[in-house]
Amino acid sequence: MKLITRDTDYAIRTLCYIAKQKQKRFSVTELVKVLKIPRPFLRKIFQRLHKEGILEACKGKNGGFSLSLPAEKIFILDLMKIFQGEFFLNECLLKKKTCPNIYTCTLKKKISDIEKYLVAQLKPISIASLQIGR
Amino acid sequence: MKLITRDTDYAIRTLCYIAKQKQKRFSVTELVKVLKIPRPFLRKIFQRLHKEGILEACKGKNGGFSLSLPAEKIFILDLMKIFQGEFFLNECLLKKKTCPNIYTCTLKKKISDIEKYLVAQLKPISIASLQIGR
DNA sequence: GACAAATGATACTATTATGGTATCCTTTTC
DNA sequence: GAAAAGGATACCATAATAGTATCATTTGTC
Repeated sequence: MKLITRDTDYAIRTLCYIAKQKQKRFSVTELVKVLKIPRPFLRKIFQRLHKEGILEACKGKNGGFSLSLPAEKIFILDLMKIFQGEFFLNECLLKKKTCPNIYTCTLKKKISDIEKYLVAQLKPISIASLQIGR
Repeated sequence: MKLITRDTDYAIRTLCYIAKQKQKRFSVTELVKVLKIPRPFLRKIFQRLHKEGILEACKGKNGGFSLSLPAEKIFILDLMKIFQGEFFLNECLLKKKTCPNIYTCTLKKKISDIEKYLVAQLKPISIASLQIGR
């Protein structure tokens, strides 16, 4: 089971890289060389991050992307939300109104608790916080 | 993200049901009627549970399945292992020896910790423990 | 012994999510 | 006006998930 999918992972890595540099604006072409990510895929990811207000975009020659927010305010939970949807471990109640799963509702409760813990753990992690220790 | 897939879920539900009854042996046909699970799918699931030593099987007329173990000793983590493989949240190190993901190793560490917590939480949950409170 | 009702083995199929590619258009700078 | 950027959008490949289908074998009952 993957907690973090490839697109989220690429996003995190790339944003971390940008945050670390002095240079502000980067073209996808530049980033792809350094980070070994398939170019069309990173383009797609960046277009999404732009739409979601995480990145600022400049079109035209010498254009590129820069962070819209300080690295302290970009949280990986937000990135996960963007690429993976709202985070939850439990699918039970979303599908049917009456859960046929009486026997395992104890379990569902447990899973909810785990989910809350997990979100609480992930919540404070920002792009900036991942820089520490390098 | 699903912590528990459909087959694991069906297995849990069915084993809980069996554990609750006085009757010991159940045919798939019987169970399917009560639990509204697609018959061929439950058959597949039960064949697997038999192979894995969770269920005892009797062929022939009036045959069926019964628990090989007391409900206290059937743990959902084992069922998850059977249908979903070994539990982990992190895929990083499994693929390549040198992780290109220097920036996010802090994150990988966090995820490992979460994984440990999660396993610790799930570990004590048995089929018997899910009966409580009914 | 024949038949029915059960599991055993195994192969196939459908749907969805993931991880990408490809193409054409528009904008900007030189 | 050409080159180099992003914008929009549609397409494709693979794998996982969720099931179906079929034939063979076993066993109890008449």
